Amino acid sequence: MAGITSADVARESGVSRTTVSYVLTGRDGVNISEETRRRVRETAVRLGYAPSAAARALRTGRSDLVLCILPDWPVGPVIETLLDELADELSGRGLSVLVHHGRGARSLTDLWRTVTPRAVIGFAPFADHDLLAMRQAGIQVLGTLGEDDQPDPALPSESQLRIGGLQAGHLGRRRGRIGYAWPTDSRLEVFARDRLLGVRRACTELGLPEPVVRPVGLDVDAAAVAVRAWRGQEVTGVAAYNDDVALAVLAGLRAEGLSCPEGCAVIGVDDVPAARLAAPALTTVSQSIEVQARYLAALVLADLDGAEDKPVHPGHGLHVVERDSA
Amino acid sequence: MAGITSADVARESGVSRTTVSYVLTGRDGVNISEETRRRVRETAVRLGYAPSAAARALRTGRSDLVLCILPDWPVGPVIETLLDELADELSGRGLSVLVHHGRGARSLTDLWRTVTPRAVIGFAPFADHDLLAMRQAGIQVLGTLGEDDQPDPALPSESQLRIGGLQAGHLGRRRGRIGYAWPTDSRLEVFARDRLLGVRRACTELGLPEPVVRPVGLDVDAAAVAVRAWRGQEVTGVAAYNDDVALAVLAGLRAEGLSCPEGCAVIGVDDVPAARLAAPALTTVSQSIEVQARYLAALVLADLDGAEDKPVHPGHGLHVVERDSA
DNA sequence: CTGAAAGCGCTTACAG
DNA sequence: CTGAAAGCGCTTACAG
Repeated sequence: MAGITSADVARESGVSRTTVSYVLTGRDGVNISEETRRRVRETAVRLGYAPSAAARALRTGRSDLVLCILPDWPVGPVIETLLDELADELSGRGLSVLVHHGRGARSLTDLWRTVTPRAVIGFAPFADHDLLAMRQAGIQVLGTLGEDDQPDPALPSESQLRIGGLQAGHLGRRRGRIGYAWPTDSRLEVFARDRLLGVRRACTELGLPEPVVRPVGLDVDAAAVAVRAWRGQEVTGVAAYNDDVALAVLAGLRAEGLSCPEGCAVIGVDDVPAARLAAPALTTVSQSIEVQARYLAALVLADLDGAEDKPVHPGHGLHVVERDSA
Repeated sequence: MAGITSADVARESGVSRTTVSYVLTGRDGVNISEETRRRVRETAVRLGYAPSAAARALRTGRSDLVLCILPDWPVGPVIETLLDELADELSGRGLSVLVHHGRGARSLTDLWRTVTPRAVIGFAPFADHDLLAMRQAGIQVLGTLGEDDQPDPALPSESQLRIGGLQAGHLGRRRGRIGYAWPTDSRLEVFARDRLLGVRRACTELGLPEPVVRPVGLDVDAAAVAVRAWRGQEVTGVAAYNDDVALAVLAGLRAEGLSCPEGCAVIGVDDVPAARLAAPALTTVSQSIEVQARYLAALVLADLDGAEDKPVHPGHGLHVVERDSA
């Protein structure tokens, strides 16, 4: 045990634990001489005192942790960047971001009870009872799915729809039939469904035929199979679930000797680093992450400060990054 | 507050809190009738009781959390997979993995004091005082840099050297001059240094000339500049810091109209999903993540069980994945 | 301006 | 076989 407690600091600086606590937690209401404050702080530093957060959490029922719950699926560089930015924004206010990779049998309930976080940010929808329990425990619960803190999971997500819509809109300028490259990882289905729905709706609006959906695994052979199928149905442009899938489609196109974008255009989602380096450079839908991160941080901090007004939602921040593939 | 405490469970099932604790923490020494155990457990479930880990941590000085400290740099899909696997392995034993993205001003000391984890796994070296303090607090501290729990940061890492060695060895079969594609993100320098050193040593051993080092940013133009320089010095193969950089080199090659591997071979590190989809498919050094994850999990669990013998290190698990680019 | 005391919810010797 | 009690380290009314 490091074993330095507030009692040690108190004894060493000749004051009571009360005073130590007041000085160190920075309570303004109490009048403590500047001299005493200085001495206490100096002693704390000298002894290497760090308050036991377990005790503090037990006492106050709250910690300085923000818990991010990642879903079961591979998150990729976009979410990773978002987490980094978020940690950056919040650390300035003494909050630490902790990330839980959603896999593993342990229940969410166990986890948040263990961590007693100040806020929980979900990257996939929570079960109703978890949501309720956390709210009851005074934990701020946020979602990252866009418009609402915790949208109805049965309803399609507005941002996901819009992603699909942007893809189809961009491809639709060529007026041909659109293909959809569906991810083979079943954990992505919930998002793929909404994105595809967005594509569908845009096709209808634009007077284009129904999109041709094909599963595309992340290897050349699987992609080549899909490409052959699309070719047979005169598809002129493919919207891919994300950039990884789009890269596979590009590889499939090459394997089948089809040019891109002339033979078949391709558009992805995410703008991962590899996108601009692909052959041809991948056109994609990007989700300005910094804005989203700042918004999330602002939500957490607003609650922390007991602010009246919530920060204004910055919008989806979605836009097409036009390169060579579409 | 959810507010269900062990006292509630005790009252509701007509026993003392002691008994509740014994039953729920599964102490074998004490004789409690099967009937009582059953009733306590059933009541706990019915009330939705989850023990306050803050209290438990305060009392025992220990939690069921394993804290992973990521470094300041972008970790990428390999580490992400490692974390997922690790969480999987450990969750079976009631341990939760929490990841801290190393950015942010908050000190590591604050963090581990807050979380009181059972073990801390560092993905970059710890400062000496942090290491000492954690060990003193009875926290198991592990590194992921390979051979040693916490190797001397001044010494080159054995695995990093070996990565470079494998790259050079593979490229060296063509007997030409080797180029090294150095990452522009300065946070990666500590690893890049050791990998390059591995390349250097292998070149010397193989009787090849000194490698030609060039920084390569993650865009076509930056890569093209490097490619022109290499071409001027008759480089026949390039070892890239990782797959992302290798993808950039590939793009630079295309931009300069050089064929690959004929004009110039390229080898990366990591085997990210995009590697097999590149044009040409990227040859790379892979680090068999599952093995590494299982080993880490085994280390944590061995300590948990107070096992005498440490699990056997599985070796670096490094190997060249040969595709078309080298 | 400062201190004595209660209590957060648990675990665990200890006493029946 | 089970319970009363102490104590982990903190914060915070409350009393001087």
